[in-house]
Amino acid sequence: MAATISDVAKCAGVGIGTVSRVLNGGKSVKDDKQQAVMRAMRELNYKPNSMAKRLREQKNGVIALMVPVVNHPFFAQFIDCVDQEADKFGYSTLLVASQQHAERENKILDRIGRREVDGAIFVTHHNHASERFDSYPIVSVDRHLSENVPYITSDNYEATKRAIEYLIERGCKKIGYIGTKPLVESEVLLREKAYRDAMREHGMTEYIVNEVAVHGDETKLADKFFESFADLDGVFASGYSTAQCAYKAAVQAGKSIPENLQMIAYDGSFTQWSGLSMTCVQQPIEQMAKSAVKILMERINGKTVAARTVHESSLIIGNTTK
Amino acid sequence: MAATISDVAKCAGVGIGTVSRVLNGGKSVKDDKQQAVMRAMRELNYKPNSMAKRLREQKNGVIALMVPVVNHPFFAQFIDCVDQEADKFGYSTLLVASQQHAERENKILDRIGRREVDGAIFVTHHNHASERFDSYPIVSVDRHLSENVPYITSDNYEATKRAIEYLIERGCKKIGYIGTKPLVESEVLLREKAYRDAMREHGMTEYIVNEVAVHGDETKLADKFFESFADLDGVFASGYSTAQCAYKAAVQAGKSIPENLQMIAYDGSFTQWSGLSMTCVQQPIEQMAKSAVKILMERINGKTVAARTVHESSLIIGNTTK
DNA sequence: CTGAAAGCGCTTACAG
DNA sequence: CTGAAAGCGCTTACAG
Repeated sequence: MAATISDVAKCAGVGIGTVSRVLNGGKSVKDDKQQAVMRAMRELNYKPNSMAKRLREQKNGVIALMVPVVNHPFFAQFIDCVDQEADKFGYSTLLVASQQHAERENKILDRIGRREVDGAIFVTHHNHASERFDSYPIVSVDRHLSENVPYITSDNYEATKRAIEYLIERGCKKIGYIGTKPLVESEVLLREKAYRDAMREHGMTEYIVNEVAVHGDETKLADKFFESFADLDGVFASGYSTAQCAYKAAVQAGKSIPENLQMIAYDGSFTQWSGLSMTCVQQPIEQMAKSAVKILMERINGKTVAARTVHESSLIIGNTTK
Repeated sequence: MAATISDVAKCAGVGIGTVSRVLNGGKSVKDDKQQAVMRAMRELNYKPNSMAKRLREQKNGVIALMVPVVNHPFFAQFIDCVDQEADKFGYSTLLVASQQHAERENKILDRIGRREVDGAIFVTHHNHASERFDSYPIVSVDRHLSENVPYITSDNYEATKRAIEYLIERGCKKIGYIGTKPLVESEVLLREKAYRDAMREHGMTEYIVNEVAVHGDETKLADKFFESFADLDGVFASGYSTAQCAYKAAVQAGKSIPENLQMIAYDGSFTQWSGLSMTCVQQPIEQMAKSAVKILMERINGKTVAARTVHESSLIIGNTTK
């Protein structure tokens, strides 16, 4: 049986209040009592029970982080950053990988309701009734979930625009766009818009394959893309697996990159795990994670926060452009 | 202010015991009271407070999962599997990415001591005083941490042996071994031993570069490897980043793979994220995760468990062997 | 079947 | 400075 605070009090010959005071420091406790308590704690190998502390203080010191999946370059990196950042605030991270199941996403709302966690960061590709979020401290990534849920995102529109402009600078005349449409309204949709705008501004024709994502279908999409538009000299690929499939499909279709075909991928987080060194838009993952945690902390502490926070992506030049 | 169980009891005109009974089901409650309670719960939008429940039941329903880092193909996949498996047992996963810092690893032992989590799965590359583990429900991966800590691993020795034999079958006469030595005693060391044994058994010479891992140094190691042993026709690379660096270095050194040089990598989990399709030993990540969770659950429930559990790896044939 | 009470292990006013 | 007491919100014997 683990020692409790009253065991310590008894052993040290003081009241439990005094033990609590030395435990939490700062409070004034006479030196001799202090010593006695410390000795007793050591002797009994006392560890404060955080279940009791939490109930008393109505606070867990835990946030939930919900992602669709861990085994994905963007999310994996995001998780690392969030965990490190939360730790700085004295919070732990409860991980929930929904594996794209809406039920698992809903369960986490219950968890907040039951006070298992103090707040949550949501990265979701599902729709949820927005009222469900309203009473809880939640921060979202790339998605506007409800009026009351602040969100963090990157400059999808501007970054895509810059990437397309870069392709044009490098001599591309016929640029295609391949992507998988998110199932839900999301900032990611701005990427296609930026492409369209760029094409219009330069008087260039649009070549788009952008369909609703069914995980694993990217290969087929990519094949279709290069069949439909055989003579492209530039490609913008939105998203990591799309980019990878597009790259393979292009090579297989006999294109030589970057000589005949230049390619830029949005989300370069995967290049570190792969052998490829693609020219890509790199999302500011660490900054997004830091903002998400910081803003969540503010929400937990009842402050009002910015509804939308945008961080700037950067264009990394690899060897898939001239 | 959130409604509590006594608010519900009052509103429904019953005792709190009765509310608790309908809450937890199974118990016999007369139908009219049942209805009244349910109505009251809905009316007050009641959510049971899990802090109180946990304190009362002395159980969190949370396990900690400690890994060196999330953003790594093996760990990312392992995390996904553990999380899903824990969920089946009604447990949540508290993630702790130590980022290789011993202090963060120690903090988690404190957490268990303070009863923040009910148990933990440890994937660590640090040494810890083994007594520290003895009082807690802990399961380790690939490491023997203490007499009282069961561990899960894969058949490092046999799988490496099979891989080397395969290289020999495919005609390799001069096979090298490149790896990064773990900082601590670990099952991973068996890979080098298997290589050495295979070489001896076949009367072949050993060509080994296996140094202590400093993250990021793999590139230098790989260059050194191919400088020292220029005319190898087979390579066994232990570990994901080693394999990747070795592959790049080989290509850069003008080798054509698999024509002049065949290569097998231990830990094929990264091939999905990379464009490469390497011949590799694939660790049974999902099974390891399942066993880890299952055994941890048994330990939490006070059962005695096997000290060592081994799962079998498989050799995946890619295009880096003939 | 059901209500009143005890107790999980803390923290924090409240007296002294 | 310090001890005794109340209370955080539950669950579970215990009577009835």
